[in-house]
Amino acid sequence: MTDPAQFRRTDRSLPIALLRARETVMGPIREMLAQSGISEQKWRVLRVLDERGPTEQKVIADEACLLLPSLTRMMQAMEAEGLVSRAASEEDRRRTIVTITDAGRALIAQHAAESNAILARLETRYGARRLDQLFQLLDDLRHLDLDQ
Amino acid sequence: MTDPAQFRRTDRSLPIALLRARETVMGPIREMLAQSGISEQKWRVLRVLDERGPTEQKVIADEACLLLPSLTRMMQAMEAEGLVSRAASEEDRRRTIVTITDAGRALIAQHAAESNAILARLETRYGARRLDQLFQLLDDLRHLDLDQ
DNA sequence: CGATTAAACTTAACATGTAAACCAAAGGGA
DNA sequence: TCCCTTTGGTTTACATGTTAAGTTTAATCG
Repeated sequence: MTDPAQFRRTDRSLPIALLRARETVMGPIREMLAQSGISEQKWRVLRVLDERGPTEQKVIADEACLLLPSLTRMMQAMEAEGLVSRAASEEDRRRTIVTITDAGRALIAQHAAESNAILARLETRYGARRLDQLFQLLDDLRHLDLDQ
Repeated sequence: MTDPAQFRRTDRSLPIALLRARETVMGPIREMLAQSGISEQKWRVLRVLDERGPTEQKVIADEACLLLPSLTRMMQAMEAEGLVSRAASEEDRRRTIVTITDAGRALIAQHAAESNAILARLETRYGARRLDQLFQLLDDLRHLDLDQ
């Protein structure tokens, strides 16, 4: 076995801890969405579009934490499913503007109550104050640049 | 647009915040491992095996936060690459015991220094105390059950 | 002891993650 | 105006995530 002291505590732990925490939060959400045959990722995209209105794909990718190739595929699928519509931008012909449809909004409305119930349990059991702390710590971590 | 008030603050934010924080930490690690043509997931598996010695796949999956189908494929690839060896357990013929090879240990040793450098920057810039807080908060979150 | 259930994988099928190559439109500088 | 670079998207290829179904071996129950 390699000398255990050669690695720092955070090496293996932090990425795993983030994955596990994510699983706790998203597990119940995924179960809920599975009833509508929609993925966690598509749900994120719909939520972004609902909040922001018509949005170009680059911005959707940033907001929903997706890479453009993944988004491209999902957009094609979601357009076929009637959840969104797409059109080239007039000002900049490179950009594609995506808009949520009524069907997309209906899907969101359909799950709003249960989504809130799940997250209400989170706030109650975890505590609003600790949730604030966690958000702050995660946001600070995000803005680090560890490349050099 | 759907009434923004219909959703709680945490709904869209928390999963994204976890994804982004993960990206900050794993981005540099992924770049490093890409030089050896190894994925973040295989790195996690090697680290688990190096720490624990010969381990059954179920335990590896739990420790490395992977599902068994993913692990099965990776094990077949990693065995072919000569990073691990596998054998059926004597006591329980259902179990497969995986052992890291010298080549696997060599790969770990090869990246130990840079891995530590990246994570030393994390501890320095983020702060050991905040890192402790973050670990604690993530671990508490992990143990919630939001299903009911 | 036999039948049933559970556990540890494995396989298959499809969606998403990821990197690299490509394309067309926009910007910038000589 | 003509490069040249950048940007937003797409495509391709392969790895991994995820669910469901199947297989073999253990454990449990009657």
